[in-house]
Amino acid sequence: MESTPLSELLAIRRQKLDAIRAAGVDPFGQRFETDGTIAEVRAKFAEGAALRAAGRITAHRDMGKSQFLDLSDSSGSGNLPGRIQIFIHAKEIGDEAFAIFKNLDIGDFIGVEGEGFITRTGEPTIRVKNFTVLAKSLKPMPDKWHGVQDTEIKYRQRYLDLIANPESREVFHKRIAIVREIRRFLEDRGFLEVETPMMQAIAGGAAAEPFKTHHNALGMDLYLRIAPELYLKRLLVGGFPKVFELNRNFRNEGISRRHNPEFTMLEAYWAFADFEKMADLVEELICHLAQTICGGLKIEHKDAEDNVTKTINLERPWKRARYADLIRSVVPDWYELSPQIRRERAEEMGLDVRQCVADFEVTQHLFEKMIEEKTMDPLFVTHCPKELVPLAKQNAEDPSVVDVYELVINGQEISPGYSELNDPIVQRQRLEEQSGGETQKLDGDFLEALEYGMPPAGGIGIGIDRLVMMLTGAESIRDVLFFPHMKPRETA
RNA sequence: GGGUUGGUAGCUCAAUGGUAGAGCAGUGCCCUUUUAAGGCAUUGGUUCUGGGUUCGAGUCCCAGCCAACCCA
Repeated sequence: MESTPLSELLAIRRQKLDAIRAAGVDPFGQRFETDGTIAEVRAKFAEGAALRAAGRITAHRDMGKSQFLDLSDSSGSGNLPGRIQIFIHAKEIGDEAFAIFKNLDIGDFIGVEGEGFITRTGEPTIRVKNFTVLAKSLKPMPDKWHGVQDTEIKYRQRYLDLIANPESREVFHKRIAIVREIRRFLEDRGFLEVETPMMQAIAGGAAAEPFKTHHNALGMDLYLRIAPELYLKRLLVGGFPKVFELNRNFRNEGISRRHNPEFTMLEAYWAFADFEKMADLVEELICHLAQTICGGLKIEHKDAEDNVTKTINLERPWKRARYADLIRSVVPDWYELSPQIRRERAEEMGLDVRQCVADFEVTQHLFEKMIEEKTMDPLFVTHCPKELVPLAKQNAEDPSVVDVYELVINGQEISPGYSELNDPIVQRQRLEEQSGGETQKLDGDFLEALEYGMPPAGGIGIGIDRLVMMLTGAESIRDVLFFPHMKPRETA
């Protein structure tokens, strides 16, 4: 159903499509055997070698009888780009094929077979003997030099961003490598990857607004999980000593530079360990990722002009400091002040604490603004107030704090780690306090599981999106998600 | 939710309230080793949408949509 006439550019591409069909060639081809991805073809490249490659035409340099084109895919890395030059000449492919070739455009997928040679300018090139049309592109590609600049197009039509912007491809290749390397790291240490429910009758394990859905056959509402924690702990009860889950969580809250409604979280639990052992594990893991994927422990973030805007130093050992000591480093007598005076002092420092109801929230706001946001290099904040963390063990000497760390890097909370609370009676009390009497939010099945005995354990979470931001220098979570959430738009 | 900025050709961007332009892409011609190829010529516009002010609006005003950033 096309009521409006196609623009001239689209009409010309349709005409070429028809011309290819009229010549008896299917413009949307079939299986094509290649010598691998284009990076792999480049690795095999030798003068005189027979080569087969397939990819998208990304550049065309028309020299009259000699035609040079670039064939690309996203396989490139380092000194083996996902791009190879091909040379097409009527004498090599014949007049009939050359007439088909005239109907190709930048953006089309083709397969070629030919022979390797080096041009006068030293470029490895395939001298094409035969080519096959694999997919005609009916829409023009983005600007070859500037790529896609429009953030809306980058996010809504990520494929165009990936085609046109190598720096975006690089970020996503790093993300893929980070996730793969995390799995390998944990599996090497005996952790088992498990899958637990994403649809839960009670959305527990964190304090966040869940997405609601409905199961028709059961006639009941369900929630998309905000955390897998309570199910992973059931596995500790079930006797699995080392488990992890690396998958999506969903939170029905604001969208920002640092928040997407669905985000990827790693949670890992280690029976008989504690939060300090987990901190060591996380420190080792993140340094391993930086060294294997980012080339070292100094991570540079750059702006659009390639100027270094900040440097994050991951050199070990990472600093560890108690929450209360950090607060005292900002306001030495903070803990001697009354709640009312604390509010006043916070406001004097330019903080807006109107949203903070309880006293501990005022302190937490001070922490976030004056410490967390200013911390670039890794800092384990330990012994946080117990009100902030209802699922962790209270400290033996000071029951007002819990045996936890919050790892802050790049001004953001990257990873929490706990000595997990395994006393079912205390756990019930703490959850009841947190729910403020809304007992329907209590996960009774989880509490029952604890009553059968959960081993003391260390647990961690790592926000994978924020970790990738830190390691790749992305300033927005949207730059590390293939398809960040966007409001729907009328489509053509 | 509040504030700021932006939305112009397929893409990247211009345009004191006074005839909507450039580069790339496209089209045509020239060129047998180019690589942001080059040269000559040329096509292409509901200026996000809807109102308003004005002799005249891409530009000013109002409302809306979408996006980015900041704040909560």
